[in-house]
Amino acid sequence: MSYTIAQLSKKFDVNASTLRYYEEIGILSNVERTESGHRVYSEDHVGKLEAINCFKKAGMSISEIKDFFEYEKDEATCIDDMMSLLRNRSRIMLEEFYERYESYEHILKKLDYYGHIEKALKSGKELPRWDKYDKKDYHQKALDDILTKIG
Amino acid sequence: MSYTIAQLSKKFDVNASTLRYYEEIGILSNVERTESGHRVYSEDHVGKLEAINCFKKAGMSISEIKDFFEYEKDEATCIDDMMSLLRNRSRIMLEEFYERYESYEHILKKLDYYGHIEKALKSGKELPRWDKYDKKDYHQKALDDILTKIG
DNA sequence: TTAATACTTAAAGTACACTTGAAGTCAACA
DNA sequence: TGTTGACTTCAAGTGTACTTTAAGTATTAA
Repeated sequence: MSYTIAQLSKKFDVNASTLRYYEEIGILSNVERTESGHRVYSEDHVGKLEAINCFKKAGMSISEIKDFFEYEKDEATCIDDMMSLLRNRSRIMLEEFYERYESYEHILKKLDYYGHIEKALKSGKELPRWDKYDKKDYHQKALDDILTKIG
Repeated sequence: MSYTIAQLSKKFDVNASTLRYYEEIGILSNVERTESGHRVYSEDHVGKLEAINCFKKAGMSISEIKDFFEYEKDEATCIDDMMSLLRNRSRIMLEEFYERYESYEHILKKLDYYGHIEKALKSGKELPRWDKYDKKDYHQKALDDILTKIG
């Protein structure tokens, strides 16, 4: 199956100019042309764009994604670079999971607190104090939320 | 306790100009001055910076962080906006946890695959095929890694 | 055939979150 | 008292990842 730039941009919900940009910077290469010069994409490009999306969600910059694809072209000589790129990325991802998890706990705490503020405002009762919520445990709730989503 | 701009920038490992920038855009306000015009920060500013760091890790933009602090100034009239900001943020965070988790699975798969490529290259054995790894389950390994880090 | 729509390149523009530079004032110490 | 380093403002510059514009060519439906 082959695709026009409009079809591929629709499939991946990106601007056509983004696909041209990816080609220009070298992360989406070997794009065929019709006689009149219009781009023709293949299933290989679909696979490449899926990988690009995955890497972007993994927090990789365009230049890191480019490096990965460069290493891939010559596995034999670049295997060490490839492994260190991947190990480094998985380490960073786990660190960020932890940081985001901690932030999520804080957001849950704020949601709990302002939920009670909301109720108190409506009922005219005394507003709860922020430090009262310091003693509560949002760790388990956060974990449950994430496991419900992931597990 | 009070802080000079150098002390606070060291404490939070940010550029002093970042603290001036935060003040300029209104997310780090009410900064006192010495007679000669030098900034003097208080414990309140330490708390505010901790919140800013938390919100940034939660994926909030500067303008969303600014909105939060604005709502906080007048809880009674902004409670609905506050609640919807927090609910929206927790929803986005859970979605992103899931997306990043999926990307992490892919990174693990690539690490596994290229680890075997590395071995095969050293031993001169036949290179394993990528699609062989499609059948493997990286879900449990990814979950274990994350739970070891978070749980 | 004509009009609308889709494509092309090259260059300039945008948004975000800072960061740097220039020019000057202030503080601390030998 | 001089000089070194920290601070000030205001403006301009940076890096990342696109996005838009302009001017022109190609394709498609009526």
